[in-house]
Amino acid sequence: MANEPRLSRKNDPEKTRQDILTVATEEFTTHGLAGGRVDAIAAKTRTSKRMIYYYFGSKEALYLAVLERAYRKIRSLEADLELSNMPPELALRTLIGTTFDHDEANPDFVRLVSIENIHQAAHMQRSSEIRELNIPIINTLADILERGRDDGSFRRDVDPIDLHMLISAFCFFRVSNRYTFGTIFRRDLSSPELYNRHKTMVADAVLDYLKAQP
Amino acid sequence: MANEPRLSRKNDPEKTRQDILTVATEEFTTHGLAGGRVDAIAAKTRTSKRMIYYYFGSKEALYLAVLERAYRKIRSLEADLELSNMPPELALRTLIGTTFDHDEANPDFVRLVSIENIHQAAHMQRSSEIRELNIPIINTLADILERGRDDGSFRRDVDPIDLHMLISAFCFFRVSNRYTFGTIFRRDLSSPELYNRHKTMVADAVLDYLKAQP
DNA sequence: ATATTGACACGAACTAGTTAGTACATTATT
DNA sequence: AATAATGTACTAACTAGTTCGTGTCAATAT
Repeated sequence: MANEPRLSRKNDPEKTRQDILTVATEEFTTHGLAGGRVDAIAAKTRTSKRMIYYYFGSKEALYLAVLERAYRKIRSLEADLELSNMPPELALRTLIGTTFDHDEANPDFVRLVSIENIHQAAHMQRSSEIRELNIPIINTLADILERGRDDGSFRRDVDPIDLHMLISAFCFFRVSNRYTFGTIFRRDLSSPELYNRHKTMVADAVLDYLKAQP
Repeated sequence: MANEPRLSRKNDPEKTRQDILTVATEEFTTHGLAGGRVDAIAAKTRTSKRMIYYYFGSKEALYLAVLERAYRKIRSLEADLELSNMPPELALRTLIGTTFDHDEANPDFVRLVSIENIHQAAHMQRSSEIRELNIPIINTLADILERGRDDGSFRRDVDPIDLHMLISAFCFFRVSNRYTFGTIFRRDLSSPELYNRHKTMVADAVLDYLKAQP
């Protein structure tokens, strides 16, 4: 597949679109929406600025396309973990580990979400695709919580969205605030040592909380 | 030295500086560094754009001044809680409540920190004032942890900076990600109901974690 | 087989509006 | 008088978006 023998294939719209989106993602995640330069994106692309406007219409629309693509990617990754067969405690530990690793592995996504929050989620709200995004993790959590209460392993009665927030907050913060936190406390938050310690810590903290006597 | 303001006082550099900083804080926290407009700041100030450059030299320097002022403010608030006389568990609950309320009450600070992280803490690193900022909360936490281990109320051995991160992450995330999280899960994260529930939740989760058998 | 056509894909150079920063003059304070 | 503080009006550079033109491909006509 390395060499396409056909010389004549030059137009490749889908590839061009994806190329623009990839470059734009990097530009926006490193400079923000206002700080990102369309000319800089054009220069790093195999194509031209004209094409950016041809395919996406405006800088904001391009940013939104970047955001939607990022959310589409996480949604596709989130499904199929087969947690419903596991005992509740193991299922939850697995889910927390997955969330932790997801944020760790996708700093671009974390940064885009941070940028969206600075803009008060204005673009996300205008996107029906993202707004109607139904995060399946909530149903999974609700199921785990219910089973855990039923079999007596969880004694606390917690709202699944609150629980998701408790988990997400730590995993997200570790990545989103890596630079300021690292600077102030002189810590490299991307070191393997801290990765392991923190991953264990969130899981333990959440499980201890759910198991404790209210 | 507290002088009564002179009648003929018209030049008031310090007031002008503070006025500019206040307006600039609002501009940068709502639009980011690149998105914030010097002209917009000048228009909302009692003074002119000329004065912004007279006092601060450049847009970036103004932004840094805003950031430094924000950090100076939190440092001054952080001290004197007189936690060392309280029993460890109560001391920690008080400290967590204070952190929680601080982030809740200072969304501007939270937003500035988010913005700094998008810029990879570049400005903070150039500021010796912020870089050398020694967050006293770590010593307080270390003291509480030691006392808690000594009197047997805490069974886990936790690094104070890790603990600070665990606490901060939740308190910060609630504010920093208010918009995207609120949009996706259709929740108003600034409602009094959630304020109470979440404040109790972090404290319980952290305490349960420290008290649990490792 | 080859020419024609039209919709799509693409590029270089340009434009209109914006934005950070400045020159120069003026007023206030000591 | 000397210096600090301030206002007006500007400019040089930048930046989002556009104009106008060329190249590609496949279907149809000749």
